[in-house]
Amino acid sequence: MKEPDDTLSKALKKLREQHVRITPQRKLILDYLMNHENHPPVEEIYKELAPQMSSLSLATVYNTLNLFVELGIVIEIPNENGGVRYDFFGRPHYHAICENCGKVTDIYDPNLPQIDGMLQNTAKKQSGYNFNSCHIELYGLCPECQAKGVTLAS
Amino acid sequence: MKEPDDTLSKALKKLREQHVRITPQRKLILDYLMNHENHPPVEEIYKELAPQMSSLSLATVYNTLNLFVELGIVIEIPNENGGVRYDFFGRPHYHAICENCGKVTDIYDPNLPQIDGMLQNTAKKQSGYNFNSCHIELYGLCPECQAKGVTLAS
DNA sequence: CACTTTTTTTAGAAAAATTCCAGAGAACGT
DNA sequence: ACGTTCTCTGGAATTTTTCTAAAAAAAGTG
Repeated sequence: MKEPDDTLSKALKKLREQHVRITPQRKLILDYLMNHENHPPVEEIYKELAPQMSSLSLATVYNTLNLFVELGIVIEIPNENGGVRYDFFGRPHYHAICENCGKVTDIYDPNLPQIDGMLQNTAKKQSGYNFNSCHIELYGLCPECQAKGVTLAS
Repeated sequence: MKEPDDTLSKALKKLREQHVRITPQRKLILDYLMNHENHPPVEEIYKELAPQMSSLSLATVYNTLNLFVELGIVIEIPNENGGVRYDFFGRPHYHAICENCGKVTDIYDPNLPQIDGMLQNTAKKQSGYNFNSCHIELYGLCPECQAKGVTLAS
């Protein structure tokens, strides 16, 4: 599912608005995240992009991802083994995560805004927080692992 | 909010059912997690418990936490800086996380089972996964940080 | 209760992940 | 185009997590 052509420019505009400089490295990483549904970990992003920009430093990938997360352009998804995967968060969605193979699948739910509202409402009453984003992960078995006959401990 | 006295024995029973051996180390860590609302990271658990059991090894804390997560007794909460915090998951709840100070507050919502059902329903139709648990995190500013006048980039 | 088997713990070493740093380079407003 | 300011690089340093082999300790057996 390739993102529409203007998704990148929209994201870049957001960067400019925040007075964040647009560098080739940032563009490259953003573009990669936008056009891959694989929810890659840091190391994979680095390995994929290093050939395209031979000077790219691993430290830059870390810096850039942390920056994008702070800006809310990208979110982190917890990984089966404590690691972190990265996900371009253009449209709100949540995640189905396979507890066996670790695959992450995006779920686009028309009811999400409403559910989000209910959650924030209760949480605000109970805790006094002011919210601005919501992450949801559902854990289970993907169809492929089900077919393999995998079952889980719990 | 101290957990009722039998919460520990219930959890221990669950361990036995899974044929997981009950060791003093596991009891200690479980007890600590149950009776602290601070959602501690690994290092903090180790530092707190080391004085109580001088032989306790950091590796054991890692092993034990990973075990508890696999068994579904404990869940991981993503931390502001990529780290992980641990949370005893006795009763289903979700989390309000402060983007400024990193505090994690538990939210007990009577509608959670219903919301959970809606999410799983849509997600199952769209992805074919079979689910068995659901994690929700709301990100925002806690009352204290609001009072301090903190505002966020995004 | 003593014995056996199997699992767990320990401690330190090893590996992996992430951050730090100082100098070189590049973006952007003027 | 210039100068200021922010960013990138590469390697070292730090932090986090896992691994390993030997010792200790659970649970099962009769």
